[in-house]
Amino acid sequence: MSKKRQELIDTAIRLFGQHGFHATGIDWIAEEANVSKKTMYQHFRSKDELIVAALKHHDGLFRNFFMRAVEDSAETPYERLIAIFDVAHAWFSQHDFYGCMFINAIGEYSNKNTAIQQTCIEFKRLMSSYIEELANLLAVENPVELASELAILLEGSIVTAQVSRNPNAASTAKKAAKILIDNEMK
Amino acid sequence: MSKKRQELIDTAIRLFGQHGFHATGIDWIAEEANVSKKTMYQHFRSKDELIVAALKHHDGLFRNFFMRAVEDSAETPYERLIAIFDVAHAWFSQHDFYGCMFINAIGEYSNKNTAIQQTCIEFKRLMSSYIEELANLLAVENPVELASELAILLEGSIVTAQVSRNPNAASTAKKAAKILIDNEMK
DNA sequence: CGTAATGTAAACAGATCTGTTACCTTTGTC
DNA sequence: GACAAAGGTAACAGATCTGTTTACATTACG
Repeated sequence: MSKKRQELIDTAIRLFGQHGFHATGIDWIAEEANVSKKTMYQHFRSKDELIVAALKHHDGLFRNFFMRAVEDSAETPYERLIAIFDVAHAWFSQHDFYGCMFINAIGEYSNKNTAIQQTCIEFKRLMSSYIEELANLLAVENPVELASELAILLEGSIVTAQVSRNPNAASTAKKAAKILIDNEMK
Repeated sequence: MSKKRQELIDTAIRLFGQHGFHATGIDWIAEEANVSKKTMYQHFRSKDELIVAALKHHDGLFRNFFMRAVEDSAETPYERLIAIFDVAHAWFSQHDFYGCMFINAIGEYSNKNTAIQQTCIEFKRLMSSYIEELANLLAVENPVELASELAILLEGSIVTAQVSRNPNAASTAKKAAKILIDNEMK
């Protein structure tokens, strides 16, 4: 990938995350990325295309960070499912945490079946799949159900941490997750 | 409250919910509400003021709907805590469900300590308080903790239903809630 | 009926948005 | 050094945004 393109996407992710999508103008992104508008429109034909590119790039980066952190934190599937919420806590504690970019995007582009929306849905699907894979390795009756519950806990902790500006939503969700997993394994 | 003002707020809630805040223009709201822009600016000095008024009004309406529905669905605190997720299911099933307006607002106005943000935080605080009140009536050791967990489940189900366009996130959250409550009561 | 309040319609100001273009500078390569 | 490709600057077009103002119509009520 070209360096300019990379810089544009990185800047877009940062500004979209901080200020939202509609509130972040093209000119602003180009300026912060030290790229002229002309060059920018050679890489992305429209703002929507840039948004989709930024979301997809962030998707890759984020899931890589998240899964790697989970796998570095614990060995067994059981411990890893719980470690998800430790990783979430670390995420929420970052100074530039403004909630989940994909949730925020869905909030701004909720009405139409756009590529933006599809990208967000796909991200959530992939995250759920990851949790499901871990749950499948447990000796439980209904791993899919358990995974759905844990995914909901994760989403809830993200939003709660975002609204309350308190990363401890992850700790609360972790306790709940433990109970749900243990209950299913008993 | 004046009829014009009422019409403006109702329209604002509808359009902001469907299309987001930045994407919904003043002119559009005035037109849909059949109110001239001049009159509109006599009621609200700025768009932000209208947003806050709409959020506060929706806060009142929504919590009233929600709590009443919960109380109509069940008698005991135990049953009511679980009924929360039945009410959520009904909410998610509405044809005009576009997620939680306050979560969406936080996503668009995440950077500053505005009145908009304060209104959203206050809404979430009041919803949590309600859950906490119900949990306090249970014979459990740590009702506050349980309430936090249930609140996270509720938030998670809202976002999941919004993204997946599937109200069944509420059913999943309900199962998880039962387990958490029963586990705390055993 | 007459008056005052209230509302509408529509233009306007000024800013900002996305996207394009004309002109000039830089840069890499032979 | 010559030349072509690429990028920067800055203006522009056209739309849309918030907010104001002017001129006219409607309504309420003594």
